[in-house]
Amino acid sequence: MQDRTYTADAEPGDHVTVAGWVHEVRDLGGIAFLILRDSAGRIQVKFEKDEMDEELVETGLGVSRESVVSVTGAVEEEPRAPTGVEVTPEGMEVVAPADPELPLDPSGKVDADLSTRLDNRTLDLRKDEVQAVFEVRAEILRAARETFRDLNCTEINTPKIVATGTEGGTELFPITYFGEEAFMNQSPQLFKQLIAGSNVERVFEIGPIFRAEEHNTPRHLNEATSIDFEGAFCDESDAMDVAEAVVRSAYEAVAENCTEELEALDLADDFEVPEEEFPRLTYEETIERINATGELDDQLVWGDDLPTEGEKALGEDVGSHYFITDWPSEIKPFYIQDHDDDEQLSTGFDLMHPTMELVSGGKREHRYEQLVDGFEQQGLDPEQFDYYTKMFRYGMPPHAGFGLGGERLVMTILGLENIREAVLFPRDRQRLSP
RNA sequence: GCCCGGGUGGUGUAGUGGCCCAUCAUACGACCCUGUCACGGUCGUGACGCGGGUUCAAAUCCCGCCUCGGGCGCCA
Repeated sequence: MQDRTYTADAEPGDHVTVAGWVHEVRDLGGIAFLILRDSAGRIQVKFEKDEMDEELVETGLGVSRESVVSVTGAVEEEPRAPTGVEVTPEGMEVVAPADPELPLDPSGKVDADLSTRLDNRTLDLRKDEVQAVFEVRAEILRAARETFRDLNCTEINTPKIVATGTEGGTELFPITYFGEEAFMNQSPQLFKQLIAGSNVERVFEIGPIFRAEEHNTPRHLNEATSIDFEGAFCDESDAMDVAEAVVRSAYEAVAENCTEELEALDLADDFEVPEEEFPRLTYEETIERINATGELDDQLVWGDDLPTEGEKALGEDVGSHYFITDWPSEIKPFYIQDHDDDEQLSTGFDLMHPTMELVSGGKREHRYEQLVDGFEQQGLDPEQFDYYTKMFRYGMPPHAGFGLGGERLVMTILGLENIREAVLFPRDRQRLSP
């Protein structure tokens, strides 16, 4: 349709063909208005019954909402029209009619449950505020890529069908691979390390991860997008700097390039880019501060993982993004290195949004002997991970990195209440289609 | 995995044993209306997730199933 004009580009004096969806028909009697919507916006088409071809009027007023139509006519300046211009049609074609009864209302007059919306995503995305989420998501991913590239990282893609998991076999989706047992990968962790250990040195990946946990919360998905970084000759502090830069650049990009989307989402007035540097709290300080809030029934002691309630209480207390560093070694995975001067303390860190965990990272164990010991301590068979561990015998530099939850980033930036809203076709405990 | 709460026209809801052959909005159908912009007006169509039970009487209470949402654990 090379002769098609976007609604936003129709100027007074033009003679155009506009094509899109019928948003609404308002029939006032002698005069009627059809609002046509496309990806660029909306335009009003005017039908005057006494002055126009009868068949044309019949087509215009007989069409159902959300049908796809193309309208050819003159664009005129019209202050009474919503956008200041109006099309007087000479011809109209119903390209694809829509059933009159819609499974949800794209004009937004009546709410729909999230599950109804997800079952009918195509119609749901016809709403400005829904489309805005995915425009913002695209911008966030673009900003992340650009930041990584500025930091001299190479984008990589690692396999999603794997022979072994990252941390064991409990939370993986099993599949059959030509008669052999295989799994959907839960993280690019091991692969990105192998590449950071080549002289590519600094890598990032934005790709899917799969987790078979049967959780049912507004912040978990079984298929999610992980934004991963791994850098040779980096320590945990360098990795934290990179994580902070990526998150900050996402906020900045949204503030700069998503003005319309923020308006559609009603966030334009109070959208803020984090200004202060993200504070870095040690695990020990963290549990002390959580205990001090008095929100928890039972006080946390050294070695406890942080309960959701504690994360939220601390988030309110801190009031911004923050890091938690120096976790007890025992609650971090085997590939995280311990501090040289205290083997009870790991170099692992989390980056927290006030409402939830966004990033998990750390300095990796690059010393072969310690790595193999770590496998054994976690009850894993190092032989199964031979493809991974053997590369640590051929010159593996110290390195560090992190994984950032892509949907959680989108969700926290936009204040979405459910992570499923940040994915077009979410996979969760009970949803496998569409 | 453990725990809690829901399922009522196409969509979103009201309803807590008889006032319910079920409320309201929107959508849909018909008619009226020449400047709407959530257009307005009149009339109309349309629903109690499935199966069993309790009761004179069930949308409402009980049991099972299906299904949706949430809390925790765990995590990104």
